[in-house]
Amino acid sequence: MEAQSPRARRRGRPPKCAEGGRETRELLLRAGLEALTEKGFAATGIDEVLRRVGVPKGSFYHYFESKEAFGIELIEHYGAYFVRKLERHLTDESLPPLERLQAFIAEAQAGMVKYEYRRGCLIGNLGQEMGALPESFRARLNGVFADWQARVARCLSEAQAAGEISELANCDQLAAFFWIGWEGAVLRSKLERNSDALKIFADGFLTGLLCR
Amino acid sequence: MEAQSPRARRRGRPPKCAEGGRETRELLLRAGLEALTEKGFAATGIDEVLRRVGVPKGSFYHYFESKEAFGIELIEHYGAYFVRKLERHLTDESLPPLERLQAFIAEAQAGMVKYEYRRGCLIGNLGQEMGALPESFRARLNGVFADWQARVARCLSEAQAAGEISELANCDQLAAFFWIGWEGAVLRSKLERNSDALKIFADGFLTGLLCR
DNA sequence: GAAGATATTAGACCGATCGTCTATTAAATA
DNA sequence: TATTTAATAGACGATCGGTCTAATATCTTC
Repeated sequence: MEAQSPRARRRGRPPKCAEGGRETRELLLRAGLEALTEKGFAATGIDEVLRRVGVPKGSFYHYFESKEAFGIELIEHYGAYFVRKLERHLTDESLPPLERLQAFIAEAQAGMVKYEYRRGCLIGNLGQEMGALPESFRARLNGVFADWQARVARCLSEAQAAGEISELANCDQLAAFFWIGWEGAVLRSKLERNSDALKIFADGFLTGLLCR
Repeated sequence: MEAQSPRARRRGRPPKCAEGGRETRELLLRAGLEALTEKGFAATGIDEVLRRVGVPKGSFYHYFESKEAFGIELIEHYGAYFVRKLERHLTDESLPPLERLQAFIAEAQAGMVKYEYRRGCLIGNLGQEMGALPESFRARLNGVFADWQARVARCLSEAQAAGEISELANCDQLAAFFWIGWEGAVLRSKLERNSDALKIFADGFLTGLLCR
């Protein structure tokens, strides 16, 4: 007895290598991301995040000023992570522009399947919760959407230049349309626990692109 | 002193007419709807709902078995309320089918404006929160979507019969597409506090309808 | 119209959560 | 080695959410 978990019962700064490489701060962000994409901000407690990682509470407020600050950082973190994923596809010169977008959609779909439709989009989740969130979140969330949208718009412009879609199409508007609908599709997909909504939206969007 | 609020300090069943006509239960549902469309389920406390109506806590558990039961009832309540709104437009024989849908969209948009984009769609809100909600909610939420979707599909079929949209269109799929995207638009609209997303989605959807 | 039965309210209660604070100890520094 | 700094441990108070028990007005019935 007295054993407890390996970390328990021992206060103070831990041995350097005990962390196994990954920093505690990173672990907290990762666990927070998982929790928030599943359950949102309000429904996720700090304690729960800490428990997942096996870190005691005291540490949290060493790394983050407050839950709000933690949330803000998660938004940036996730936004940037998603931009990388997006750009990896959208700038893939080996494919024609429209197929790049399709490749991104396919990966995003696979991501939903991977977590059995339990996790959604952090930005969408928090947007829905906005009514109960610190106002400081609003601008960041909008900023992330604006960024994502601009990148899709650029890709659509390239599709236009390549003659894949009509000269008449308004790429900015179409990109906005894409993200509006995609977030809706993620939401439904999470609710129904299948890919139907993702497929229906992706199909409909691409069909709509071609006949303008 | 000793005055307090008119209701305070007096336990037991209150005088009959004190209610002013509206039943307490109705008031709770109404206030709950407001709160949940703004902030979601998890972020809304019973206390807060009660405070809005000026009813003490004890009453709540007389009318509802639990917060969960309250939520379920709100879903039904809201689902039915929305079906009435939807049907009022979709069965309006004085307009051609497609314009009926547009009329519904216009009213829904006006609703968002009316509450300054603070309130969203209860069903969408709860869907997003599903990860933190009682499983019992899932089936109900899906049921409501299925209902709404079937009604829009019927309207689209009528549009098809009237020659407003192509014979080739798959009305069920289009109706699904509509609700997927509309929920996304409401979310964005709430986040950005303007109608841009609603307009972009509605325009894009209708344009897409016509060129199939 | 008195005596239960029922509907409805008042608010105590317990547990969870948030953010803070102090104590403790490993590492870095000089 | 002595001192400072980084990081963790976990108790604590305040608040709040959800549930439950007690109290009381009205209804019912004879």
